[in-house]
Amino acid sequence: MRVRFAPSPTGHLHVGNARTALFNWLLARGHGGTFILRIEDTDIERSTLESERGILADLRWMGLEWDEGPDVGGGHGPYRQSERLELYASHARELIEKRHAYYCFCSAETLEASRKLAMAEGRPPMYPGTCRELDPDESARRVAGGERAVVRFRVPDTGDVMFDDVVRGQVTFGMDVIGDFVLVRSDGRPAYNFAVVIDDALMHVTQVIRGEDHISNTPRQVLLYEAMGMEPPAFAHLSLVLGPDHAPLSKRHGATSVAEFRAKGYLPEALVNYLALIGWSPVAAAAAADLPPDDAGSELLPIDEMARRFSLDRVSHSAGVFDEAKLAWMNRHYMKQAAPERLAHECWTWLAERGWVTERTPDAQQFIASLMPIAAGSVDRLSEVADRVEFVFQWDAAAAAALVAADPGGRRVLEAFADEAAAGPLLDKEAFRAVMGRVKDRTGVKGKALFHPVRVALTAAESGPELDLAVPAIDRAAQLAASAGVRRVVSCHGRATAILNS
RNA sequence: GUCCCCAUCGUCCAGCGGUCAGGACGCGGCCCUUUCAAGGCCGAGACCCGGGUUCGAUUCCCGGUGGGGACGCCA
Repeated sequence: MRVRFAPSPTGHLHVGNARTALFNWLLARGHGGTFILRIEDTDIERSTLESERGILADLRWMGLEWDEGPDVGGGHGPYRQSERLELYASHARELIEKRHAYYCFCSAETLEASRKLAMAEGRPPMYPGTCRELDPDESARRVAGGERAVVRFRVPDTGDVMFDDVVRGQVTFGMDVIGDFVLVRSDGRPAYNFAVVIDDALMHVTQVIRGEDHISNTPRQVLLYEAMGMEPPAFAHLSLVLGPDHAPLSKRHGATSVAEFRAKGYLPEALVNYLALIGWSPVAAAAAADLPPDDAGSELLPIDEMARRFSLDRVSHSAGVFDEAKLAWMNRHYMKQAAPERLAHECWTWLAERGWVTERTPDAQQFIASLMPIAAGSVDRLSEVADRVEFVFQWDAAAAAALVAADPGGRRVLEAFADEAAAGPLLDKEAFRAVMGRVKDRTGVKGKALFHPVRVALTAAESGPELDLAVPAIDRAAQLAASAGVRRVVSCHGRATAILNS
């Protein structure tokens, strides 16, 4: 089995394309096949080497290594279409000789006009066939004389083209809706439909897995295979990835590229796992494979396990909406799984942005890693870790106290806390818990509103005389906490959160 | 306009003639909790419409509607 992912380097790797790459990779890895990366850079106006590098980097970040490709080589290269021009030219010559293709001298303006007319008359806007019956020798002379021409494929006049789509079943197109399409542009570069066929054939690709937007190109390609006397590969068309409004996912929906999701702080395994779930169900695949039910029930799967379970006939027919909330949930899961050292590494840039860390010394890395358990698993993304650990680096006790002082509920909690705490020593966790329980009962306040004021008071206790407390309740609670010995256990970088916990 | 594809909770998937239509995310509630989260439990929430076929359709067929894609010297 040989599959390929063939992006054109005209921008960032879109998550929809990343999903296509992933499905190809999963199929290859699950079946001991070969995964090929081919760069479709025949559009010289838009292709850039920078995009190519970005796409390669994004694929590697996702963990999708390829066996053959522009940078790693392979036995069926080159792997950039711009380096295969001679191959296309020779096949084009052959098709012209066999009368499967012909030169067309029509101008872009003429063609545009006929397209418009066809639309207006309710006909499929396709090539009218103007140059179809030109004398081949005459055409050859005109081309030799320097006249600009494209090479068009001669589509049969009647009949149907059909192919068995692995995910959709049999698809049929009537010849009458397929116009004679361009194989070679007037500047000699191959057009998409021609280049893919030559490449897939020469690279011995056995299954072509690509986006649904290519489904109507497929009959043209099948025709080309037939004309060249070659066996077409199996085709599988994946439905598209949509935005929340059911329009194809685009910039106006927010992040769309792998690079953007990476920059937002998503872990690669989360993105990969999530993407696989749009249009594919590991649960059912597992059932089919007779796996233990509890194991089979989870959507959370490492990439290798997905590869093991992946199969094309379980791929959904309908388009899927990209749901960032679910991605975030998965990311949380993988952040909890990740080693603190790795998280520290991944979060570094965000912490550095705030000036909290500079050099990656072993000590600094170890310290940051020690902070990770506080944050990981309670935030959606790596970029949010900084906010989570902010108190370690900057905690304004006075500002916090002022905020609590302004809140009637907070003051009630502190009054109650001061009363209750005065009843006995507050030296251990159990005693503290008991006091907090009574405060909760007395005030009816719970959750964050209950603990935050107390936390502030404890911080005040730690801060000592340099914090001037204008609010009696806070002051009293703080003094009480200090005298009760709480201060002793208010330690570590955890100023507040880890109180009594350390 | 023409052709092609698609259609189960808000979203992603299960279902492949008889199910109390299942799970996950999200949402609501409760519990737990020394913040926020996380976690646990509970709950609300769907078969696009109309015809067939059948003893019986979410499931099969046809039509409609809706959504998407394609009709380039872009891929």
